[in-house]
Amino acid sequence: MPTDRCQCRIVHEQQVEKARKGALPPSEIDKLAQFFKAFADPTRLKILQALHQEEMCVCDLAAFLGVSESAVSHQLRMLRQMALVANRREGPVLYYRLTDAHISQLVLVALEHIQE
Amino acid sequence: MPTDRCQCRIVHEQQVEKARKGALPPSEIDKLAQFFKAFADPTRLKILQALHQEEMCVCDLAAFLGVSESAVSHQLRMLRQMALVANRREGPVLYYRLTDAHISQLVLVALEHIQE
DNA sequence: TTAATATATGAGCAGTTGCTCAGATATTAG
DNA sequence: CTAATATCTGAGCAACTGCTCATATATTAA
Repeated sequence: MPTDRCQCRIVHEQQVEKARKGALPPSEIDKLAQFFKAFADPTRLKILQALHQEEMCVCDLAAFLGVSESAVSHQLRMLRQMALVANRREGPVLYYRLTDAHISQLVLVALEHIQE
Repeated sequence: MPTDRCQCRIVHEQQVEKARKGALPPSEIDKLAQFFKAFADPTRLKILQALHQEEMCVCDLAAFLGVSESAVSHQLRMLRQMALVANRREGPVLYYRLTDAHISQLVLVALEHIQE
């Protein structure tokens, strides 16, 4: 048993119970955390913000971000797996876009918050 | 020079330029990423969601989450530093609350998204 | 077919993160 | 004062992350 585990006799049961009742199911929490993780990195955030304006190829994104194409590609894979971006092939070039325009709504809400 | 750096001659200058113009300043991007990071962990997400309903002490949060008080305290420190939560002392007990009720708006927007 | 381009991918590594443990601090009771 | 409770904090560690490098795949041109 951990030494720092709560030993108070009054663990306000009502409040804990209320929190339990209002809690989201664990699977939803994990999905949400995963979702937010996509926005929790400067590189990915820049990618998402750039794609909000216009579709771009890997090459252009790399130039825009000033990082290697490999790095961009790895991040795009993650964003693809989370279904936040999709691509379209034109010859050898893959153009990426946001799958959902209202993804950027989230960025806007957050932006409002930090600018207060 | 990295071996995987873009060697295409046509780095669509217009699109890159457009992305550059529309980009948020780096400091804003970093702040945003930092902000999203607070939501990108299941434990913190549960804390934020619980506090949205009602203020709680560290002890109760630990009981609710099923983790050590130390772990909760560490996370609360981070959330405090990001000004997402604040506390109120009542004797030896610290009650934590969200600093801004519309923090949970962000969670709701995200929730809508993942449930589509 | 071969060569060139554009992108993807796996391994590996340094930096970060979220926890535990041990101990420190703050408040209250006696 | 001492003891007990509630919380905080630093160190350390395993797991995770975001990158680089080397290589693989896909498409097109010759």
